[in-house]
Amino acid sequence: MSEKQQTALSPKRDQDFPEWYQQVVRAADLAENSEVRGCMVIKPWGYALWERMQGVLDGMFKATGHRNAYFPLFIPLSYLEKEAAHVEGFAKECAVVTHHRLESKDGKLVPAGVLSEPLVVRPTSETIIGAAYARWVKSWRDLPILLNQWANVVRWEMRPRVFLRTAEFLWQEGHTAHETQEEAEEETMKMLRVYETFARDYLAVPVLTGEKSEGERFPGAVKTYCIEAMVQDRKAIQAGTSHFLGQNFSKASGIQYQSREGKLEHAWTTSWGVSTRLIGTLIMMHSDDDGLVVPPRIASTHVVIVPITPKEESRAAVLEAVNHLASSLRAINFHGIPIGVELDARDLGGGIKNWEWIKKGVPIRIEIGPRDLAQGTAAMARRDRGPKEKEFVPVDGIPGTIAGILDEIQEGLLLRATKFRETHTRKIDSLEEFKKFFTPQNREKPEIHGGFALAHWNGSKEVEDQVKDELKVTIRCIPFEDSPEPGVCLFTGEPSRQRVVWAKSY
RNA sequence: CGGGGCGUAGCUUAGCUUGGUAGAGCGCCUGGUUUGGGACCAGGAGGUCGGAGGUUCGAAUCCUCUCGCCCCGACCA
Repeated sequence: MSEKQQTALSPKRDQDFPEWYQQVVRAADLAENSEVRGCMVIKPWGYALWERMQGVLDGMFKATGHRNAYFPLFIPLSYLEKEAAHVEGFAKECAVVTHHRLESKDGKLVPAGVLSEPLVVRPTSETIIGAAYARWVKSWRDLPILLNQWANVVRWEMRPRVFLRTAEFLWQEGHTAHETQEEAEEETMKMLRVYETFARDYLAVPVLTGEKSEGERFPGAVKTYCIEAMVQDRKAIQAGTSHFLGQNFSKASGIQYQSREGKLEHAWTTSWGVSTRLIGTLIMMHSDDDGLVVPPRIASTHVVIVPITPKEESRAAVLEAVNHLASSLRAINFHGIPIGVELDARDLGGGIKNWEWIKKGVPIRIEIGPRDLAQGTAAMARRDRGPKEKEFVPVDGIPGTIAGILDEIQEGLLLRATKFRETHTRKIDSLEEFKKFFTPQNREKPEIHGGFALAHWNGSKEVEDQVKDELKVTIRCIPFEDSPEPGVCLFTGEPSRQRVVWAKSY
């Protein structure tokens, strides 16, 4: 190669963000588009991220009193029809199973055996879980029901993008039923807080929390709350949602109980979920022009050790040293799990291996070679620093300092992400400025622009729709405010209770 | 589903306008020299040019149909 690349990836983030995103996914070997339209193959390195997310979230769900269960993948068509707004919201993106057999015809297999009632591949499970709850609930003593399901769902999206929007994706969906409205609302908020905490403390993703506007509400919900993040192209991404469903679904499904007073009442339900979209969020939040950056607390591999063995005579000694270091690191606990150590003894050049691990986003890379052996040192490099910055440290000291360094990287990522969001969040009080904020200089090939605009709004869906049409900007959330600042709507001049968050979004 | 673009080796692609039976770079394999930051030399494997049909002595190239992908809209976690 005549000229070394400055960065591992091309294009860089600021040149072509969507393409850069694809490149990160590919360079880190996270996933690939499958032969099935809109569906992805999640490869081991990507799935490891999901497994960690599952592990942590599952623990948090259990700690808040939830248990796991599993419901059918297929939902009878008639179930979906039960809740009017729900049908409306999902009808256009359903995969439908209409046959149950294949027959050979002219050497080709053709569907046969028409089902008496078509089955919808679940786009979400409110209706089928609601039907189960209706069977299970008789008395107020049967409540609350606090269940979660880890599953896949299918939504036949028009324009898929790996991890961000795929026809099939993995998620968890919590479904709870309660005796009172207050209790259900409390549950909705509690799980929103779980998501917020998880995003911040594990993914190093700072999120805004708030309520969705009517236009962005989950089909069939009374209220939808969300965690909303700003990724590096300054667009918003909904990273998780928690819905207060009121009695809409319990009425549709017939979840009724006899109350303490002996009266027949409908239960109050909630649902909440996060999906593999979190992986996409993570990628767009932290990765750089050299590839993925995995926050230590969500990493399964925290450290990669690369033995440098230029001479045959010192190879055995180097390998022994790296093995020893690996096992002493694996014995250390980092926020509840053993430190994950990858030992890369493949017969490849050190540079190639290093770049590979950089692209995969491993937080810490350690090299040990013959010279280190003599001096009792190791070369340590961090993923949150430049690819060539390495520090020689005493090998014996590594086990004692590693957790601290991982924590430091984690904090640094969160801090950087938070600052980025703050830099690109603005209070806007004139329509002119609002439009300018969301209009790229270059119409042909829009540069990264905009961000979060905090602006007043009269609360009407019409205004929101109009802004969406004109600028592709929507209300991401109506933030929770202790002391909301009243003002006048930017678009109509009408009174506004508080500022809301506007942005372009994924 | 509307508008635009594109399908050639694992990836990026040249060739197509003017038909003559496919070439490169990267990656991969083997051997050697290397190895403390994306190595070098030599050799090698890999393509029924998305698919079907047509025109022609002859099609990656021209025509028809079809499938798929990408971008822009509408829809969305």
